[in-house]
Amino acid sequence: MSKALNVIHTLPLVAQLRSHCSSCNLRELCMPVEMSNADMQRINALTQLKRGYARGDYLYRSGDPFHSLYAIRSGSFKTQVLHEDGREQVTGFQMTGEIIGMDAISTDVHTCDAVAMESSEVCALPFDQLESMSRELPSLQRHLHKIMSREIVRDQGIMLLLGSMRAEERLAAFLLNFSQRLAARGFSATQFQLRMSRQEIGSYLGLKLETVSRAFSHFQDEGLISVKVRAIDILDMPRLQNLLKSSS
Amino acid sequence: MSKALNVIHTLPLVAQLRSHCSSCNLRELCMPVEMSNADMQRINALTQLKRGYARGDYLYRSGDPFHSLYAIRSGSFKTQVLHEDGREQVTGFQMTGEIIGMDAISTDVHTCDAVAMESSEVCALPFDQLESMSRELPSLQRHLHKIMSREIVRDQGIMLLLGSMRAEERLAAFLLNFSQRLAARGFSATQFQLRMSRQEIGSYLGLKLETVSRAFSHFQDEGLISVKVRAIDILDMPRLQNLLKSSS
DNA sequence: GCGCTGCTTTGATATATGTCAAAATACGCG
DNA sequence: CGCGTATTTTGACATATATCAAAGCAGCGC
Repeated sequence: MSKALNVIHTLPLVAQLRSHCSSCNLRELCMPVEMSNADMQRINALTQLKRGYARGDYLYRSGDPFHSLYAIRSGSFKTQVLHEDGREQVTGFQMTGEIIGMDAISTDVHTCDAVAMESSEVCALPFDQLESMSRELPSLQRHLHKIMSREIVRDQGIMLLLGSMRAEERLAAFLLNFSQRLAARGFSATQFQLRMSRQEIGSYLGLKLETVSRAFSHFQDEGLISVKVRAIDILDMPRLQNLLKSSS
Repeated sequence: MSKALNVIHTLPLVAQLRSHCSSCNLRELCMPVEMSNADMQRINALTQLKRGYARGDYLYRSGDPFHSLYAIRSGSFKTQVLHEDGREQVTGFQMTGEIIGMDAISTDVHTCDAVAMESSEVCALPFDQLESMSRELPSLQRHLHKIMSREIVRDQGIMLLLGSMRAEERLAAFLLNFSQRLAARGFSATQFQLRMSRQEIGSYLGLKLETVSRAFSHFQDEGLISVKVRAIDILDMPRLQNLLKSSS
């Protein structure tokens, strides 16, 4: 029961994700496989509302009324909470197959912003329909609950990171989590392109951008990774993982 | 839309809580009021499983199999995540009327420990029964979703706190949140007894116990609060709130 | 292809918080 | 009630990270 590793292993929101999501189809995206085709079709009817976003576009903003959850079909988003004084706290980076918007269920108002980090597509899942269908389809109901619970576990992992890890441990956790989620989608676990700035990574990890940059440089000096600005190559995965396990 | 204040305002897990919870009755505890008595009785049937815990007892541990959510009937608990190296991260302090255990839904295994902070009673709510009943009672279903979402929003608030607040801002947020939740339960918002050690507060806030102690002392020197070890008296609520709003 | 503009890196220095240690205080148990 | 143990407070000092500043790069539009 490695708890530090939990930061990594619990983050993928949609574990059952198939590697390719070529159609706007919830079976592909995030739904349980053990479901009849008839039921599946009903669920797919939900997914008609497909929308595209360009880099920097808001999917929703804090204060917006709540109607739908969103399944990310392609691309990626960040979610952030804004202070009144302008400081931002990034609460997550979401990628294809993940579901966002669950914060808004509690008050029927979104409590954070979701911003596209590149050209992206989502399926809007009207929540009242999701609720009424999940009354009839226990496996959908169960899945919905699991997705919400997974978000709670993910958040616990981030609290652990923010509350008790040092800068380089945080960055290692971030990189390993990113790597693992890419691998789950069929991409390389060792070579990838970050879509977020040092500043955004810093906000997510509770660090200043200079600290993030220095930690990247240090990892490179140590031969753990190769960094060319946003192009990352993980050279020594085991040693990177060790940074987390045996934290001083 | 004050975001720093969100840390305070969104934390009470069960906003509809009535001030006194004298019987093991979910209507009192956390359920929506607009429900027929017949339905209410069915829900109450769930709540037969009442159990008592002494200070230090575990309600569940990380790794335990999942059966039930728990409604806290009296007393209070902390939830914590343990690192393999022995460090602990407290993820929350829960009081009467709050529901815990939702982390376990995602994998059917608990991912944190819940420990009683004083003599406490809980009602176990078997989750499969909760699910099947919420298929028949839309208002129960809606309520369950709201409770899970509220936990997600609470966690976002803690991320904000851990990621971008300084030590005294964190302690102010903690005290104000505690005060508000006590007030919602009919207790004094200004005078109360903390049930947790400096070390536990520190773990929750991502600080060392000495830092917590110094922040308490400093607040006292400033005339914001009076501190007699665990007995707190908030003397200047507005100025304490200001610490949060106008963070440097 | 050149120049802007914004992002990233790196250095020098400041500061908040952590660490270590000891004394003071509170608390539980016999 | 008093002793022993755990918690809290406080001090002196160490250090990780933030801050401020400048230079180097990268990407984009013209």
